[in-house]
Amino acid sequence: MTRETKTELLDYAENAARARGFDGFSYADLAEAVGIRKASIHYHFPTKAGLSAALMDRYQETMSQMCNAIEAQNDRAAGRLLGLIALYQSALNDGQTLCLCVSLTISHQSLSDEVNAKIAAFRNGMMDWIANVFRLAQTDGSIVHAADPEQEARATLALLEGAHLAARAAEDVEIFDKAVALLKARCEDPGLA
Amino acid sequence: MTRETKTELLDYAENAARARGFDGFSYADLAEAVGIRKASIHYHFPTKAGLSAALMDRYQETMSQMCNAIEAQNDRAAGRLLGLIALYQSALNDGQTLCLCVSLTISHQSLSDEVNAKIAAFRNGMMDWIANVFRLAQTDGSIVHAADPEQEARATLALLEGAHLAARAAEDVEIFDKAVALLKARCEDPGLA
DNA sequence: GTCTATAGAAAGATAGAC
DNA sequence: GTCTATCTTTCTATAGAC
Repeated sequence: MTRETKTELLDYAENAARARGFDGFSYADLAEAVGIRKASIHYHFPTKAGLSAALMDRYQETMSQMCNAIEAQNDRAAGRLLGLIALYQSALNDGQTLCLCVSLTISHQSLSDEVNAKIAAFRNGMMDWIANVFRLAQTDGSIVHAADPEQEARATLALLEGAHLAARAAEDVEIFDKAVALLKARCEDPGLA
Repeated sequence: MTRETKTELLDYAENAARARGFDGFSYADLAEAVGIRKASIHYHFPTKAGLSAALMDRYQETMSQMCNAIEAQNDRAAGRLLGLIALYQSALNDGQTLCLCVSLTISHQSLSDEVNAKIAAFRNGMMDWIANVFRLAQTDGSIVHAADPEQEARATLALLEGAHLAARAAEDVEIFDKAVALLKARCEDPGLA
């Protein structure tokens, strides 16, 4: 049952970090949510810094799997980009939670170098993935006005994270949809045109 | 001299909030930075919630004036958009500080309704301003592929804030420049073409 | 306006029993 | 693995002297 407690702790901690920031939740909050005493949490995660590292590791892996699934389900660049946009939209949880990476970036100065490196690696991984989508677009022509893949990737990731912030501030997913509307419009996938 | 102490407090608090988040600095930090005892800060700002409101008020006004100056110095839409991009770039302070609005959004759940309203108002004001730029672009043709002004405005603001995050995470302004490169490229202002 | 002194709560963390 | 008990530090905030 240890595994399960640890997973519950990670689940709650991730949600809390994404909803309120890394300084916005405490071991006391976790303890109450999971139903054990706060001292017991230190058995699973001796320090909060260690917890943040575990959080990023799991988040990185989950998102990576999601991206793989999107690739497997979509042959064309437009479909893949739309899939990524949908993934970020669902990560908003109705405007209540940000991408973990966005949330932790605010606490950059108080996080360990190790965790900051994980955050940087996450963004780099996402950028590589998006850049590949735009490389494919240059071949299949499914995204209009597709420019330099690396520049498109950096702009796309920034747009997605910025749209997250705007939607979180308004507690309204629709704000996200509006912010990414033009990007989605480029994915109309003329296909047989 | 009261005014000056109060201003010093606001200056340090703004920088701290933008660098480390609203939960990332304390009255003790401010006291040390400004050179008074932390109890004295409560004379100027009885509560930290009140301080956050004052911070947003001043930030809103400053940014508003900056935007007015950009308008006054640029007749064409492309010039105004480039001016705004430059404003956000300089707000990064070499990758050390975010837009206050971005930083506070993370603490959304623990902020007062009043402050959250100010944050929302700030974003709405920026969006209106950007939408006007794109409306002008429809007339003067200085921004290429200019689509619906409101959609462009929402996307532009999200891109700028997202680019801030990426640059902050890397502590490198150049990351900001790369993320907004495609947007800037749309402002080449063919002018007499 | 700024100080000393202090309250009261909450934070992350540890020791040792079970 | 989880508990009770406790430590130490830090936090926002207040009272009252100067």
